[in-house]
Amino acid sequence: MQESLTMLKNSARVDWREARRQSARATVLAAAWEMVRADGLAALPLRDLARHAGITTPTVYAYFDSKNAIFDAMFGEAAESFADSKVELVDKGDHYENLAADAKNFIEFCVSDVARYQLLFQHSVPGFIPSPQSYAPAVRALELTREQLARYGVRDPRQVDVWTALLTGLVDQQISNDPGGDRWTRLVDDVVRMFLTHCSREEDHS
Amino acid sequence: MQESLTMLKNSARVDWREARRQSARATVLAAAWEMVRADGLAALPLRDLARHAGITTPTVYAYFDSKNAIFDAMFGEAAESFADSKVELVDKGDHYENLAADAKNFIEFCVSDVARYQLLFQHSVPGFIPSPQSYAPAVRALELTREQLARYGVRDPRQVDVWTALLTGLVDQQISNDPGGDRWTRLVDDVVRMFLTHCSREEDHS
DNA sequence: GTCTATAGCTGGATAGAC
DNA sequence: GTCTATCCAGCTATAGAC
Repeated sequence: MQESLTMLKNSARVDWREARRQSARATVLAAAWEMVRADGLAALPLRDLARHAGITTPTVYAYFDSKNAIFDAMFGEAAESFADSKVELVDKGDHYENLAADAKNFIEFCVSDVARYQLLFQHSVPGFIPSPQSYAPAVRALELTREQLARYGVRDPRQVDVWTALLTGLVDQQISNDPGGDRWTRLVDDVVRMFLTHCSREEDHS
Repeated sequence: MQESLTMLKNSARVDWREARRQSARATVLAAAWEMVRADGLAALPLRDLARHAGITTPTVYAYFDSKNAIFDAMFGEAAESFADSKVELVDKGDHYENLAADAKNFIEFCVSDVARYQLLFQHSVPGFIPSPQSYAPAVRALELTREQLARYGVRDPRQVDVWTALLTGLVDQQISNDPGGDRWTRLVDDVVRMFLTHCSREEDHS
């Protein structure tokens, strides 16, 4: 009896501390996202990050083992966001509408946060490799995409790859050559029509 | 008479020295390309570069004003190579063949040297902006591409943008998700057919 | 022009007091 | 857990002898 009460109190205190800890980690990560959004993924010195988060450099190490651990946590958050952006989509009735909505959703996800896109999809932090835990939601989201495409009539793995190439192509050109504009993203309806026509012709041939 | 002879000898000596200088610069640049091809654009410390080129760090500064000047010269070389890769193409008779050849040529140019691709098209060296002189051949090459597409029947600027998005999409997916493989590059014929069909339908509608 | 030596800076990470 | 102070490694760039 006494023992179980002690355990309860201990676990409650542990939970409370753990919550504080998670909250502090989240504060640091929020500051990190602000900085990379403003100045790019490369511009994230721990000193500046700590100052932005209202703490000092050693304190950062109370919450993260290393700088790579920070990138890993950011990758995890980005992957979670990506997965979340997928499940929100609702069936609109026909394949074109569904695919167009999916495409616009993906493009918006990417161009609205270039740093996040580069971290998640372009492996552009030198020497950083995401841990399996952080990578898992990204895999889940890609699997969701595959399933959605299948529901929308796209089942050939080659066509799935064409689809991802189409979308990332629009995104990359937009980001690289017209940042902040819509020169490429506005082509999405054209491109979706092009893709669907192509897929239906391929099906006829098989 | 004496004077003009002196001038001749002086200018000859100047030319000779200038040739030596250009040769030395080329040696450094060749070493730089080797290093970035092996370890990425970020991995180019001047110490290692100098050692690779068989000289010491201060000597590098005898040929280049700064590290950015080295990147600028590399950008210029990459842009020249890109322009050269364009003019080699010959007319094969029909639009599909010509476009497919153009596409394969571009894709091969990109995936055969990822570092060059990233430097030239992805602006991925933090803080580096190419000088107008280095940028000029890149502009020329893009203009060549536009003209070639026009000859092959693609004149709508929107379709030109779709074309560049298609190709960079294949390249980016290939580089990011299957480096060294051909999972996306092998889709090029499919994609060219898709694009051409789409363009001809758009024309019918106008 | 080429070297040795080093300045000057910035970065990640740690020691140790509190 | 949080700080002050500091270490140490790496980088670009320069000074000055030869």
